Amino acid sequence: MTDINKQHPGDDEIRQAIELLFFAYRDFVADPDKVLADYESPNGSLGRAHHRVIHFVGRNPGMTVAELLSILQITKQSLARVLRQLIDEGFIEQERGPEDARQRLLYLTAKGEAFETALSNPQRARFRRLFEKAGPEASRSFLALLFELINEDERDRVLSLIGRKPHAAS
Amino acid sequence: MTDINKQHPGDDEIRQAIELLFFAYRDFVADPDKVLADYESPNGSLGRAHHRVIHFVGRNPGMTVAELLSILQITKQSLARVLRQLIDEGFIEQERGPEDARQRLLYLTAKGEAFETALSNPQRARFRRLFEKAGPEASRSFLALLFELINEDERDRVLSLIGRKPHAAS
DNA sequence: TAAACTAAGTCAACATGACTGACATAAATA
DNA sequence: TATTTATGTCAGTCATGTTGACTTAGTTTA
Repeated sequence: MTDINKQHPGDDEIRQAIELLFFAYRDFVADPDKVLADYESPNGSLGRAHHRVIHFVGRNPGMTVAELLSILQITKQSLARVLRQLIDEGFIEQERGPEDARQRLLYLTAKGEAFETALSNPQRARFRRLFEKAGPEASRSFLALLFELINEDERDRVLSLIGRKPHAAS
Repeated sequence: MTDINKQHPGDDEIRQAIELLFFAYRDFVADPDKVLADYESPNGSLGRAHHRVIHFVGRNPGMTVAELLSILQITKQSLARVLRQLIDEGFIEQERGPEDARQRLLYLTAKGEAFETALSNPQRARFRRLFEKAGPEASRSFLALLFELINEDERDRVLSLIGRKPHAAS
């Protein structure tokens, strides 16, 4: 396909992988950044931090604040400002935990869902093009390797978050 | 909510890809972050920005400031602070351009090389383990797909960056 | 050669999103 | 009842990005 995959995996591939991951991630997050920059909110603008919160709350409706913190791996003080903005502007709503009333279960509002869609559309389109071009086998292999790139002690938690095992036999 | 109905074939993989890329990148950059946090410098601490500069100067010895800016896609004012620190602490040295004396060609010092190695060691180890486990075919496929993830109009430039051995004037 | 352009550096002000530490409140639990 | 837990908040700091204006030195061009 390109001349980056001519050689066998070695030090050169490893170096290329490090750089390709940097560039791929840079372009991957630049897409929603544009959407965020276009949105003008009354209480200040929205950034990547808001996107991440909207994404994970959308994927895990009813999740607690503590769960969100452990996914994002940031402090609660960092999350607080972002979450407050999203609640104040009606993207996210909180509900008292039915079993444990200390908990605040997080949900996207309809407005939040719509914004999530707008944010993830370009990212979905990017992967859709990629997977169509690469074919199912290479695509599944890609997911499996991305998964193996994650810290070993985090993989179980990630698995339960994203759903079915990415390297499952088909 | 995770493994109920797929809307279209591939949508589930696309969503997983988005989340896996987030987690993989998060853990991937956390490795050098620890090394950076351990280093105590006199003129303030070092962060990811310093790592990126050290990485690309190490990969492209003799590159100009303008070239570095176009790779990092940040403003020169942002780069200035980071670069000044790295020069003041002896990680990077500048040389007058032999053809164009306005240019400042950037090189890692021995100290800079050593630090680059320390920073990239955990990342290299992560990919080495990955590629050994996945095998050559899946590894090459992984690199090719990472490459395809990059913006189309950036690929030529990235290719010339990651593919070339020494830095050559274009 | 003088004027214009270019590469790099600098000063100032500001925004975002992280951080630490301390403390408050309400609810669950030992 | 006493303690622990889940969440929220106040205050300050740091790292890293931004814009805009300006300087200096060296190259190019009219």
